[in-house]
Amino acid sequence: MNNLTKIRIKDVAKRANVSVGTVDRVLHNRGEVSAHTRDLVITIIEEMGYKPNVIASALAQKKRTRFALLVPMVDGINPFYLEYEAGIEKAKAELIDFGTLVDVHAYDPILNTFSACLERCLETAPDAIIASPMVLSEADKNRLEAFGWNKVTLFGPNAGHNEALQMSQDAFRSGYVGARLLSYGLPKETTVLVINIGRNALNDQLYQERFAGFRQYLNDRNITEMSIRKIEIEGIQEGDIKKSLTNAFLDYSFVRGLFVSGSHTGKVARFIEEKKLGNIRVVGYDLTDENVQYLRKGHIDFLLSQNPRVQAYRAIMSTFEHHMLDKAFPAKRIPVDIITKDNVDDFIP
Amino acid sequence: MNNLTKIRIKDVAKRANVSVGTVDRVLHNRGEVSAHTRDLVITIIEEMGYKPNVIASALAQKKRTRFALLVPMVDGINPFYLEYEAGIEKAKAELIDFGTLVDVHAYDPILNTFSACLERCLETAPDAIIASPMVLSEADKNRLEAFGWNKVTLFGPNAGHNEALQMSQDAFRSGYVGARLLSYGLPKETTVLVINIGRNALNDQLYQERFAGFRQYLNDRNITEMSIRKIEIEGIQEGDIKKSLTNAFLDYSFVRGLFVSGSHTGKVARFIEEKKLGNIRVVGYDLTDENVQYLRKGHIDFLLSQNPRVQAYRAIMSTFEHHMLDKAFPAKRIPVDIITKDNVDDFIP
DNA sequence: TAACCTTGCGTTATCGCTAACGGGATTGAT
DNA sequence: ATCAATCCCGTTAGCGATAACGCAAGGTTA
Repeated sequence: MNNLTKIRIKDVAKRANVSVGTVDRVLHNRGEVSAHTRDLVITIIEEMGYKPNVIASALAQKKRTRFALLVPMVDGINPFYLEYEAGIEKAKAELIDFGTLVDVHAYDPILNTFSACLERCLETAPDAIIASPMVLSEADKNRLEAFGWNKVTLFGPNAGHNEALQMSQDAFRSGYVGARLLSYGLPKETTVLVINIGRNALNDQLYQERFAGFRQYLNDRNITEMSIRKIEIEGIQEGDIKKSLTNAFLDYSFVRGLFVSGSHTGKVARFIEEKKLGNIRVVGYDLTDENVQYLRKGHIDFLLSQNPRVQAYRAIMSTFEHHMLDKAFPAKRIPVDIITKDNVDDFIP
Repeated sequence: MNNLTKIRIKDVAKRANVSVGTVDRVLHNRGEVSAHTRDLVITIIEEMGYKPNVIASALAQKKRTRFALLVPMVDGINPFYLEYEAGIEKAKAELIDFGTLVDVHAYDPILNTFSACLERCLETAPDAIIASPMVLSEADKNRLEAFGWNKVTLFGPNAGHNEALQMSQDAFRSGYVGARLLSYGLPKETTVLVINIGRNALNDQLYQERFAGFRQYLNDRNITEMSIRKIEIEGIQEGDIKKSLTNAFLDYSFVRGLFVSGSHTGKVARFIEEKKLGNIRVVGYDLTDENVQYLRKGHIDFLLSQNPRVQAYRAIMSTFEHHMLDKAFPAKRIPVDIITKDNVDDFIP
């Protein structure tokens, strides 16, 4: 049923009446082969359907390759990012035996030390850079350009530069999904409140795109009878949020749907719980502990997730496969996972 | 930042004043080692944090291992199963260089030739069996018992035997999610219709579990005001279905929510489209071409998916990692993916 | 023509681990 | 005491691919 043995480089060499060294030179364009034998070997490789043994290749590799990973890391402030860690460790463990090392460079997303971090990272002359930036300054872009966009992978919520390899979620589309979920559960002629917490330069673009998707859904459906109110809460402290929400609900007591465009959905849910505001649909983002807790309690209806663990893992592995195994970098983006109380267990580690 | 070199078996041997052969014997319990050196080597392995190089190990492996994969295969009848293929091919390609071969044994789920297939498969004396059965007869169970449950992985919608390794979706929970989605979008005091298409011994258990989950959700919420009607459609031909649905809607014209407990959701959606029945919520299963088409058109609101491609891939890879790399078999089940018109692109190949 | 370079290719040590092989030391049987 | 069996353990030839090394043939220069 199956052929028990794969074609080896030795088999190809024999058929072509050359040595394994020559075949290897052809395979890796290492030169020192005449055009004639080159063509001959290529023909035979295709004829025999030779596929390199990646295991043996990895073992024989003399040169280790090093990936530099730039990720935001903050303790406590935004638990979302800590989620990367498990995915990173998994990828590291799988790649170490392939001679590929992953150096983690952490930057502070609050103080926005990305640029400095990038500079330090570049000094180590990595073979590829895999980064989850908040924003890319022009200086950063120039540095990456000089490094070579083809050796740069961007991932995470704020990934975005067309010349680099990309692995991220479509923020616009996630907002679109959010609007569908919210409107699906609400009567017509209703008002929904979009809440943006922790607004600053770092995450503003992300929230804007999500909101744009949200609004687009309503436009596409000609839902003129459903109107949107929007509030921005600058701080992320419990007190700030409570105060802002209290004020908001004085004006918008009639609201039956909330769309929280960031990961602080749980804080809104807590407010709803404390104020005993019943019968309000809530759609938010990300599987933080707090969010999951309120999802379970029933104060959040849906969470949209981009599974950071999977995202980091895939970004690293896809980069590896692209650079080392000549595979195409996947065009697919990270799926918009829809999480409810019932299937949440399937998505947490 | 990172250690460039892993501890090798040679390093352990030197520290323990033994040869690599002895360390290898300890690592694989091949015996012929005195209790004393055994303990010594184990201690040093733990001290140094030695982790075998899986790449080198795979390359050196003399004995190829063979997995037998038993999957249902029908052309055209139930496109669901064809989905396995991509996942299977991906896993095969990744494992071939690890010296692990995957032989695919296809059985006919309609004629239920599983038992015969299993018997043929056992004659090839595989190292492990990975099967997606419809049902397991007692004879099948006895055969697998004799083969060794610890070498058996069951996956797919009808997986189920506690002693085997398991990779499947929780059917009950998916029904629960379905009920939540349906009730979320419907007013109270409404009637939902559960439609079961293609009922037979093969998929009956699956549908029952989904329905049980569906009903449980309503019970948990004390939704006495939402009532359930249920119809069973034996055939899966277009005509059968249309006739049954026409009859059903004579009785249940007031219904605003449909839960289709199997993969033939698209056929129901077509009926709705043709009869121009507006304002009906539809929740169903599986990303068949037909289903996706009607999801896109807006006649299906949600599809619950168990991503067969991923399921087959994971079943094979997890079995490999469990048997070959001594990793724990993942306890997590396949997530219940919630698919809408907007995020469906993220989930199709 | 001698001395040198270039081109094109074969040979081989190496990566870390596996497992077959063989041999020294100890024990038991006769 | 001799021989065989058993127990433990070291040695080593692979697995397939890589890349450094070396060398023959032909070409170039002085």
